[in-house]
Amino acid sequence: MQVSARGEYAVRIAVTLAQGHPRTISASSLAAAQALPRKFAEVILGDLRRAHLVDSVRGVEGGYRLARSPEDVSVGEVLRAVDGPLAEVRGRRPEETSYEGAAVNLPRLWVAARAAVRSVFDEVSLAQAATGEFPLRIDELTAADDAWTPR
Amino acid sequence: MQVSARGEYAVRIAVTLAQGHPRTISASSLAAAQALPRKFAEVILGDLRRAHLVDSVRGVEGGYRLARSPEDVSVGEVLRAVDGPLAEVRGRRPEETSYEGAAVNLPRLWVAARAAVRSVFDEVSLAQAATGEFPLRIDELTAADDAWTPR
DNA sequence: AGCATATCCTATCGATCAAGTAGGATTCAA
DNA sequence: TTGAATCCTACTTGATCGATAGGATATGCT
Repeated sequence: MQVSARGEYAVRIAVTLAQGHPRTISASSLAAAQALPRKFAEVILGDLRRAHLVDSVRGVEGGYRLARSPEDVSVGEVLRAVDGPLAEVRGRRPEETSYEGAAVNLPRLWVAARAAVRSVFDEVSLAQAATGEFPLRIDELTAADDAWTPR
Repeated sequence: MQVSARGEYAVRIAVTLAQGHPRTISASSLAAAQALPRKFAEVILGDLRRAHLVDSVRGVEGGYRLARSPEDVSVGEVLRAVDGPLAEVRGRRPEETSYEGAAVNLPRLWVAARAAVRSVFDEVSLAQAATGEFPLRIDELTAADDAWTPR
């Protein structure tokens, strides 16, 4: 589950927009607030706009705002807008995989993995991510002591 | 959660080894059984050997076999051996991330996502993947009707 | 009208990595 | 000694990632 720089930046931007909602915020302000390269932030905001996750206003006093209310936009949507699908196996969707021999059962495993990822990113809204009041499921996942240790 | 070609190939190879355990199988046979490029399969088997997941035997009648019994090797170990850590955010481990402002809570989200991925790949053994008798948790994840539909 | 401040569009760039190939050296059993 | 196998080093090719450059276009204010 690699989250790219684009993905990370996009979520940080989106969460900042959520916190300021419904004010519009300029790309420069967003970039400054999260310490990101301004031009790169513009590119990412373009992606979010084309995915209809944010609206933009041009000109002086212009900027970006969430197209929907922060409780209504999931982190998963933001990630999909800038990187593609949440889960892929060798560039294919999990349910499109198919194997012979000992590997025949792997598609079920890939689908399960995707479902697990969705159960986090699609169940957390930008509002929750901004306030830190996550769903119970998330608290349970992070509660296990080894959740915070690398493997 | 992008599984690379290396990752996919590695799991297919590992599952094939699991099915034949404890016989040793040559790289050519493995490649043929799963329709993979032979040379590339060799590279991957080298990774698995260096991670002590498989043992190798040189010479005629040589080949590869699992270093431990198939019930004792998880899919997660195989994936880590060929791609790196199961979850990374902009090239960093989830618990190493840190943000200012509206994004302060994101590390918990990344850790939760990693925990979710682990709960699939680290809880499924090669034996289970080969037989298709997955843990209950996996069946539950794949049971939801929308688990098999793209988003 | 003119200016400052924005978004927005197109193009480019360097570095890195992924996937796969090539060729041969080495090992081992029969 | 021969054949089949692992193993090692190197290379190629293409794509992608992260980022930057420069300017065209829109908007509000004075």
